[in-house]
Amino acid sequence: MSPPRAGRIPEASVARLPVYQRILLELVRAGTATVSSEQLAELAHVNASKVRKDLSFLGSFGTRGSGYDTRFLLAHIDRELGLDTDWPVVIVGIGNLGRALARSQGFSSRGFRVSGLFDVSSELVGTEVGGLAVRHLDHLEEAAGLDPPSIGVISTPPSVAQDVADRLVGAGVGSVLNFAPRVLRVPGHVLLRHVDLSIELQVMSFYLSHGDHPGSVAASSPLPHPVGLGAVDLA
Amino acid sequence: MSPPRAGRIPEASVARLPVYQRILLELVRAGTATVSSEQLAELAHVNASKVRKDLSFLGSFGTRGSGYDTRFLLAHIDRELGLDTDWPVVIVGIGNLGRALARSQGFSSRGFRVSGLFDVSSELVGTEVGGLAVRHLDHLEEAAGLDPPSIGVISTPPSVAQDVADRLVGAGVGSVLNFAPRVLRVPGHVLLRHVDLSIELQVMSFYLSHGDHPGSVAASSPLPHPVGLGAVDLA
DNA sequence: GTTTGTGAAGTTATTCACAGCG
DNA sequence: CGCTGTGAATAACTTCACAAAC
Repeated sequence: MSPPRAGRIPEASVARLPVYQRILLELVRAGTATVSSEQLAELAHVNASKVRKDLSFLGSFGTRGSGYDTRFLLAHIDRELGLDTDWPVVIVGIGNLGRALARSQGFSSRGFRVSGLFDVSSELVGTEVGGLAVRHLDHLEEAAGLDPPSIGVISTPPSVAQDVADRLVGAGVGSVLNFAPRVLRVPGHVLLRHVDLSIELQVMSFYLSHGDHPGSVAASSPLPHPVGLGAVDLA
Repeated sequence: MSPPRAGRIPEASVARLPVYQRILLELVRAGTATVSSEQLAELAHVNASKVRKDLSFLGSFGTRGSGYDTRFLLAHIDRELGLDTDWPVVIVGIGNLGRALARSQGFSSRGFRVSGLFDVSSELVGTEVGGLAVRHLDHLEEAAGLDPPSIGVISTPPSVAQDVADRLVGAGVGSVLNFAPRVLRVPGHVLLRHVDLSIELQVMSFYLSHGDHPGSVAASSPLPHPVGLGAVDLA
């Protein structure tokens, strides 16, 4: 049911795969046929051995002497990340952030089919965002029955985030991605991840305060265990 | 000029400080006077030794036998993170994400003073978002002269993100936080970090595909070196 | 000649386990 | 006793360096 090599891939590597994926997508679009680990490393702001090691976990897809076939490698990464699988995503909370996510290429252009948008505001319910109608949260369970979502995204105000999480779990969602600045609890079998839009800002603040920053980089959300928490207050 | 212990704190720890900060803020608000490493660990989805080790880098702020004084610890973390310092932030790109960030408690409630909002759309310029007028990007340099921003946030479409980064750097910004799905280049002295709103989704997809997820957690943007890339397409 | 793939070495981070303080 | 703070042990991750493949 799943691609070649399984959960043997180190978590740190898994977190970088989306980075390579994005870069390869850009390269393929630009018509670049092959890329070396050196080039890829420069674009990803990591070092070349790391790239090679990461990619080697997926198998041997490079050609010694010339590098990696961009299209071929991209296809394998997509497969490994499960981006060739249909993962219906529902978004609850259609404020500014919810709308940004709903419309985002990052979501829709990557196998993530946004299958439902929910809110409780009567001003929003019935409107369209990114070609999809916003429905009242009370229709969540019904909608989930017809088209069971794999992932529930929470972009509500923090005060209602836990309630929404409970309802998502109740509706059968197996994974929850929380953007609300609130610590959430879900049953053990549910995969919960939490993205905090202001953590990077705070980390920046730390390095600004201490003068000594660790070699500027393109940063984002890696680690699965040691992680952040909510932070942005969305509408 | 800077707090007690300097850049000696491991990067992984620094990335967790904002997590503790948020939890402590909630605890203080809730009137909880003390907290043990065990409790803090549970709330942060990490283990207790890690909490103790992380906090020990800041000094000895706990009381054996009873735990940590929430208010006291919070104050120290704030100081360590530089949250008691004025860091003027300008946001370029006032689409859905830009608006979410501009209005976010996460930004404004934490010492980050949003000092300017910029866009190029004539429909947006002149409007108010979160009590601040949106100005045309052409006024960036002028505004930066009057109130020099410490941090520039990019929430534009990817196509113009590099240009915006160049202008921010030109205007004297020392740190850039990029939310656009594009790899950016900045001069070596500028601290650049990149947040990708869809990386978590892709990591989730990986673990969904491979069945075997690594103990659900609250996730966010830790590592400084190994990092992510752009992803969400905002308006 | 170039660039991958990978053991081995080195580094950083996590967890253990317990002495020491309140 | 309870809970912190920390050295020592373990585990994870990164980087080196080079043989093998093209």
